[in-house]
Amino acid sequence: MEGGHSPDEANAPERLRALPSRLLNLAAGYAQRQVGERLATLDSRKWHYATLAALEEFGPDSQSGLSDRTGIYRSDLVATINELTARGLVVRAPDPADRRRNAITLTDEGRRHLKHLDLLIADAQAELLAPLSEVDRAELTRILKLIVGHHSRL
Amino acid sequence: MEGGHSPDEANAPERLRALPSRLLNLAAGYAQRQVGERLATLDSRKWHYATLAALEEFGPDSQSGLSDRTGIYRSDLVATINELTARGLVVRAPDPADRRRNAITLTDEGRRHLKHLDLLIADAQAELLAPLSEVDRAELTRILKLIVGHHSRL
DNA sequence: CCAATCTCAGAAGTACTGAAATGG
DNA sequence: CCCATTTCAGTATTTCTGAGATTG
Repeated sequence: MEGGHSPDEANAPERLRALPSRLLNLAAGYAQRQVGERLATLDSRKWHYATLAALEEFGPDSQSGLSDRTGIYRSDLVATINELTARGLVVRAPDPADRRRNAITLTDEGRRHLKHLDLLIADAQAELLAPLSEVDRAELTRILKLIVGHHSRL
Repeated sequence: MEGGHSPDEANAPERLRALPSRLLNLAAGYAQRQVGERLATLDSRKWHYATLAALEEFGPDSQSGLSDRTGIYRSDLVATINELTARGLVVRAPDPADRRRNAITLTDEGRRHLKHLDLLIADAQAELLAPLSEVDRAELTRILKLIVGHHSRL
C-alpha cells in the first residue's frame, strides 16, 4: 500500500489500484517527498516547521505544550529544540514559574526563518496539487478533514 | 505533517490545520494503522497482501516482476517470499526457461489466505471511510488517483 | 509520596544502498 | 564481457518505549 521504488501504477494489481488506504499512502509519500526535499534546501525538517509555526501562533511554550500542538513525541522534541537553538532560531530557558519546564521562545531570526519555510511549503503544496482544479483542491481538503477529525478524537 | 502521538487537532497551529500535505499524512497514518492492525490478526502485513494479490491476478511471476507490480524493493522481496513460503502460501522454484529467475506460484492455501485478507482489508477501508458519504468516498478516490497518476509518471 | 517535565538510551519497523553470486 | 536476477549485509530515518533526574 505504499510506494516501494517504482510503483508503475499501470502494472499494479486491480485490487490495489483503487484501494483508498493505498492511494492515501502513495499520495502522502509524494507529499512528504515534496515537502521534505524543499525544507532540506534550508537544512530544515517538518518538525522544525511545525515547532516554529506553533511558537509564532501561540507564543512561548513548554516542550510538553509544543508536543501537544505539533504531535512530536516529548522525547524527540529534545533533539528538535537542540537543533533550533543551535541555529539561534529559538531560545530555551528554565521557566521561572515552574522550573520543571523549559520556556521555548521564538527569536527574530526564527521568525525570519519561518517566513522562508512558509514559501517552501507553499511551493510543495502547489506541486503536489498541480493536477487538481481549484474545486478539487477544496474538495480534497474538506474530505481529508472529515477523516482526520473523525479518527483523531477516538 | 504527521501524527506523533496525540495530535490533538484542536490545538494544532492554524498554519498546519488545513495543509494538504499534513492532512494526507495524517489520514495515511490512520489508514496504515487500520490496515496494519487487522492484517496482524492473521500474522500478515501489507506486502504479503500485495504479493498474494499480484500472484492471483497475473499468475506465477519472478521476484523482479513482483517487485514492479507491488512496489516492494527486490532486496526486501526476498524476506517477504521467505515468509510466504514458510507458511505454504506460495512456492518458490527456479524458472526452467531462465534459471536466473525464481518462479513464484500461489498455492491453494495462499488463495484461501488471500480471501481472508480481502475481508480484513475491506473492514479497514470501511472503518477508515466511516465519516464519509458514498459520494465523498468516490470523490476522494477520484482525486487521489489524479494525484497518484500525476506523480507516478514523472 | 505522588505527579509532571525533561532528557537520554535504545528498540522496532521501514525504506533504501551496494556488492557478491549465479546464470544468460 | 556485459547484463539481469536473486540474495545478503548493512545504512539511514523515524516512530515509539522506558527509565532516570529534577522539581512541584
